[in-house]
Amino acid sequence: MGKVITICDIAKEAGVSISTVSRVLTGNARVKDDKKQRIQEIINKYDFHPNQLARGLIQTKTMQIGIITADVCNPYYSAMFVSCEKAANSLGYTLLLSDSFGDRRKEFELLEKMISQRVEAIILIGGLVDELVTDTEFAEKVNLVTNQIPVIVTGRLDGTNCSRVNIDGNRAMELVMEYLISCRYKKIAFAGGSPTVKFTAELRAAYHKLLKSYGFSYNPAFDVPNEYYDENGGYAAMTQILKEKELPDAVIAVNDLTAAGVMRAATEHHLRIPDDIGIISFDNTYIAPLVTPQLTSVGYNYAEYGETIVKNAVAAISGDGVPHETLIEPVLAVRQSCRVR
Amino acid sequence: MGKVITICDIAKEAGVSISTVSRVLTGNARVKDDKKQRIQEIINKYDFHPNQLARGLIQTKTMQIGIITADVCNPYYSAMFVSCEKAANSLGYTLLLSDSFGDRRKEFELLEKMISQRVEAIILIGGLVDELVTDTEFAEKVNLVTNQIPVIVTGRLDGTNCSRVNIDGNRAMELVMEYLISCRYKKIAFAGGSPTVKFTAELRAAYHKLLKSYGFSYNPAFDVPNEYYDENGGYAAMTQILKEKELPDAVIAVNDLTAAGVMRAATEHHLRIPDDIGIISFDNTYIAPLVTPQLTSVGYNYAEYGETIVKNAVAAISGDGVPHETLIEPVLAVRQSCRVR
DNA sequence: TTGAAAGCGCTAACAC
DNA sequence: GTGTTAGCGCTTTCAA
Repeated sequence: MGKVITICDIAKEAGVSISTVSRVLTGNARVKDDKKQRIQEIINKYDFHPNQLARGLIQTKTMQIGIITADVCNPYYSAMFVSCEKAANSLGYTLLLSDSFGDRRKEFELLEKMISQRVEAIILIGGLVDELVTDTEFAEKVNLVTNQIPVIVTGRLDGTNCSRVNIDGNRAMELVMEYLISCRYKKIAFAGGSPTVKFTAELRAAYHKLLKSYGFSYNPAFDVPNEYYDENGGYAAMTQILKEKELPDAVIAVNDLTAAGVMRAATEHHLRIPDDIGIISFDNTYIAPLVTPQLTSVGYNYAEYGETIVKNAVAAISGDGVPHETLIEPVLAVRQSCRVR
Repeated sequence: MGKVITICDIAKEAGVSISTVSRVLTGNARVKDDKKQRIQEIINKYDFHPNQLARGLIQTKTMQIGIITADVCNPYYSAMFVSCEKAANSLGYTLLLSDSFGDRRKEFELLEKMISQRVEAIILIGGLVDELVTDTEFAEKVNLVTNQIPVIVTGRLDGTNCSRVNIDGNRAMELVMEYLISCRYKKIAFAGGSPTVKFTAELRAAYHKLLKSYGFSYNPAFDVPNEYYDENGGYAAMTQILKEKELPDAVIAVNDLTAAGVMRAATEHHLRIPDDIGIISFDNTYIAPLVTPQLTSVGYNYAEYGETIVKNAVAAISGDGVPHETLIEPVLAVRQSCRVR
């Protein structure tokens, strides 16, 4: 590899001091035009870009925000990351992404690593923040972090004062139930999701509440959790439901991947979707239109979601007040997995 | 935000010099046990982590590798990113991800940004490196970069001496054709993909060659490119094919997303998969088992793929020789979208 | 408008 | 084993 050039090399070649070069780099002070131009030419010639490490060291402004997700392979997380990335970029920030892969230890480590990399804020999406019962050790760790930089979370994190941005789970379930009922479904099951996950628990609670308020009886056999939020989890949950003598006429899946598994199990059981059974789910990721029939799903405005998170992060960096919790409105995307009303 | 503590604060509180603290931080020299312990306690108490910017500034070892992909929302890219991330982490490196979103300008900018962030190598996956005809301006830019740090690419980049890691496209198409023929398919179409993309061009060339070698005639109406590698692209390509009087009995889709679109078009045309028409595709991403029927697809060992890329990057960082091009063996994943042989 | 110099937080010689 | 000191590459006073 060739020698890495520095501001000194540029200064030497231009016959000026490094401060002058620095001035044209930052644009923070006036430099005589001819000098400026000469310097700029040399900069271009070498394709020189100032060392951000050195800059960050002085300014304590790295313009980097860390983001920790569970697994970007999951379409929900990749959608979240990309929307945050776009929002961050438009504000001049760069995102530093790491996956925790559901590894508790790794979440702790990543926090430390990001702190030492001097990101200016950390965004936590998925993982320990999703837990219904906060991991107190993790909350303590996060408190240590918030001592230095702001932390924005989705989910919750009791015992910390992180700013939170969340989906209105109650409203999401309302949209689902309203829609199913308008399609004349009467025996509505709920498949997948872990009772230890806050958002899922919120959905389940709303499911129970709405069932009651619509005058339907609650059938525990139609309410099947599953810890895996993927196709297999959905398949397993639905297989369980299909053992019943009396089957539901609609299934709410905890997310799109789960719905895909539910659909497979239903199809293998020779149920036609949506005539024999309606399927609906949450997240409206890009896989919803991929399955057959295309999946009706309650989603969110991801662009707005990411933007809100990043805006809160940047506001917190600037020391501005940030809402303790912001709720994102869910939106129903109607496709073909429920019968026409 | 509370004051960010430094090695000086730790040294002061421990009543030692900063070098002693540095020594326990790095572990590069012996420190008397009792002192070491006292220092460690203070470090823990404040949850202190040394500023990596300062470290990187001295050592020119940031332990960061940049990776530029087209769009992590795409399952192929997210799979690649995650496998690279795992490989990098296990070697002590952190990955710095940015998406170019198919924006040429952005690719140039990201290169510069990563250089200035002092990543030790850059991995390019998707985007301009995928072009059949290399963007010479981009190649020049990359040459400027390789002057400073190694660049590893998938695809190609003529006019540079970047190390390349690629899938053996010819072999991938061989696997597909062999399999289709073993399933007694005779009229084989190829749907989707842009002629300007190197890997796609490679697949198409192999498709033509193999058609001939199997004694099939080439029907241009069965060979329909589409610039969008998504469901819509597949749907459009298949719709085109379905206008013919004589239909194919099998369709090779350029990737899984395209296959999903092909499947939808086929189903809407009342063709049963796999009895009336077999579908097969490339990449074997996690969406292949999601669609109905589950998609037979030629994939790659992503773990190996990412590992090879990262290993080459790290070897190049260390100044070791790195193979100019490494080919990854494709693997057929048989599911239900082709009839049983 | 410019240059000299201090210093961001840390590591690594170099002395002791 | 430990402290002192010189930088890493840059920005930013402070003088001139």
